[in-house]
Amino acid sequence: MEAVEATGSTSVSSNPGERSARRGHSASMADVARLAGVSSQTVSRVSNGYPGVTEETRQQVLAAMKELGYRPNSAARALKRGEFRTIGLITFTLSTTGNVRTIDAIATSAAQEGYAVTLLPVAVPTQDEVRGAFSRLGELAVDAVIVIMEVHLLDAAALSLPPHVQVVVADSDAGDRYTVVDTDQAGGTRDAVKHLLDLGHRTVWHLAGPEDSYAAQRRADAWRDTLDEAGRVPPPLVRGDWSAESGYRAGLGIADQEDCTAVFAANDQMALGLLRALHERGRKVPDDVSVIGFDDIPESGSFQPPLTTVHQDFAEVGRRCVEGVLRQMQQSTPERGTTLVPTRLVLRQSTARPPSR
Amino acid sequence: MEAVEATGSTSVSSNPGERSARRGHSASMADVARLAGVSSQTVSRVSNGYPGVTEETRQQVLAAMKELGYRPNSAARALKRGEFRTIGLITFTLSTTGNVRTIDAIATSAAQEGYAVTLLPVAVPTQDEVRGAFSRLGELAVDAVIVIMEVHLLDAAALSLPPHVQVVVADSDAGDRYTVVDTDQAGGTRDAVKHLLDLGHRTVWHLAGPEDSYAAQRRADAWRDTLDEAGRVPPPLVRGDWSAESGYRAGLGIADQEDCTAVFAANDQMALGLLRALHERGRKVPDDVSVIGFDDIPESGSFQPPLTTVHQDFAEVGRRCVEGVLRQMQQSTPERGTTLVPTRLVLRQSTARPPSR
DNA sequence: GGATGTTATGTTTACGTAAACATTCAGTGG
DNA sequence: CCACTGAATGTTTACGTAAACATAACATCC
Repeated sequence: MEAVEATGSTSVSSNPGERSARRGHSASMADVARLAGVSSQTVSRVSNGYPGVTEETRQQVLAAMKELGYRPNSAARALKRGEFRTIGLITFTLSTTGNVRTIDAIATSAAQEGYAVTLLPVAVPTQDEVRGAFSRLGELAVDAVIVIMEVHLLDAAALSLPPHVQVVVADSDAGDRYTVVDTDQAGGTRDAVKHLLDLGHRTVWHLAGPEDSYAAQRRADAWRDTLDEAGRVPPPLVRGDWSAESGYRAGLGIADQEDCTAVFAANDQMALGLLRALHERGRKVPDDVSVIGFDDIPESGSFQPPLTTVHQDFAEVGRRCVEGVLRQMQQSTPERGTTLVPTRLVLRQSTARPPSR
Repeated sequence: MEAVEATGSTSVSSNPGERSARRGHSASMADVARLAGVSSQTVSRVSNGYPGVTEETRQQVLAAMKELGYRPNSAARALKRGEFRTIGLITFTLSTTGNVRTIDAIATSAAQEGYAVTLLPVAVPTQDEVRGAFSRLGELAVDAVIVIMEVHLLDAAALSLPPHVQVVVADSDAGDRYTVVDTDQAGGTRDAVKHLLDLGHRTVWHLAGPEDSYAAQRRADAWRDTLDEAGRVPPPLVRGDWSAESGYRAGLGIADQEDCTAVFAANDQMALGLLRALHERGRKVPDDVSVIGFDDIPESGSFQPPLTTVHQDFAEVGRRCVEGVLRQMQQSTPERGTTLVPTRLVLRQSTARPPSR
């Protein structure tokens, strides 16, 4: 029965808010206006930094604000302005390497632009779940949406979006229907495979990600294309599920392939598992087998041996997502088209010339 | 010039919203009420599932809602009700292993309770930055705050929080001032160190996290205490910065210590670097040196060798954070005290009896 | 010196919702 | 059969803000 009373807080000594606020509700513009002896509109002007206020009046208002601990009520503001200055973020799980960093960048860029980011977790990656999330989102305080998700799950869902909410999709295709920002999967893959071919490997094996992943699909396609263009025969494709564990299991199989001298793993985690499998089977990396990854997770430099990999600029992806969403909001027209963020090959010690035999 | 027109969407065929909404603004209760031939209050009742509405009327209203694609305006709702049903989340970076998973769990639990989660990234971990974030937060649409952060950065900041906003702190101490949820750092450390001692190691080295980290500090303290209690002499403490790279550097030094047979690394990433350093220096794990980590990141089972480590239940931490915050909101009283989430020792292949010598 | 700006400020109103209060109407008991 | 109850519905109002529209005071120009 004393904790409820905590209104004045910092200014307890200097004659706090009186009955300014009824319960514990913070002071409103009207309260500030009363104390400063001006109209609430003037308070509004000061609050928003609008011109047409004497420096003197301004100071009085600011003083009153401070005295009462005034904070603009964002709900009222949003209601009046018709915008929330908030971006919704729809993902399955944050726990994928890329996602986190992208999200981090999104949150940071958004903050810089004065936008907040609201998380919209989707428990299970099914169309129904996604649709559910979207319709919940409809009544959510959100001006725009960034979706990090395979597009085929999105299709049905997007229909239930309120009309004025803009969308940007990361990590997917569908540039024909939405603004899409993605890492240049094909370019990165090409660099990786070419690097191995340039070293003298006859061909390159591929440890792919799960079939239902767009990124995995793209990387697999680009791998095959690059080999085709170079006139090499693609070995059978080996599948994992992104996890190090799956990389290990797949790696045990690959290790038995005598003729395999180079492997392109679709991500660093699987590369990690692969390294372990090769090590266990006595195939030396990079002397017997070269391994290259994708992502450049922070740990990859500490693998045994340090992993050559394709660096993804997740931060840039995040930034461009925000950029795209804000641009669409300004124009209040949806855009289409895909923005590709380039990758960079990071050379470490897991790739070398093939054994001379 | 065709993209702007996307209002009726799903119900294009069935005589859409007419001039119901002026521009592209979605329909309001008044619009629905008009169409259904009832008062807006009745619409409100249906919308909120309140009693006192005939099934017949209810159906009419629902039909009208569907027709117009009505979505409650959350800003107006928040303004009226005085709550946003949103929890703010303050962190530096999402990119720490633990943080992401905790945040994921927070978002999920919050969603289950009908709360949204708004991200509040703090660029640089300084008191000023944090204070800035808090005051921005003051005018943010947030009912409560979960802070994942060292408490010493929080101190000055919390003062600028609006009085009715409840706080829960994760991953820190300060149970005397806030509700705190944390992993049982001491318990996990104790288990790890005891496990090594039980195997027969004379003492255990510690590869600690950075000094400014509360978790690192706690783990280092518990390590020392456990050794003290067992009557063993703690070797000099070695510091890293959580990164695999720092673990590698520190590991090179540790590898030279002939008498070192067991190392407790404060996280799995550093353990990874340590493994690499030991490998390079020809010290076999676990034959020559046992290594144990902390966190149980998904990859740790694929290290060379698979890492014995202390599993943290980040999801549970997240869940309890939300629980705590909601409980405080209901009571509208802040609580104090710390909730510890237990850890679990995961035995893999990086620990063994010490070499017989 | 009066018409005309210009600047600082005040007043009214609307944003969409939901609580509080008002009304209507059908059924019930005395 | 009428006052009374209670359920269904309608009307009024307030939440806090800011745009739109006044007004007031004072400087400026011819």
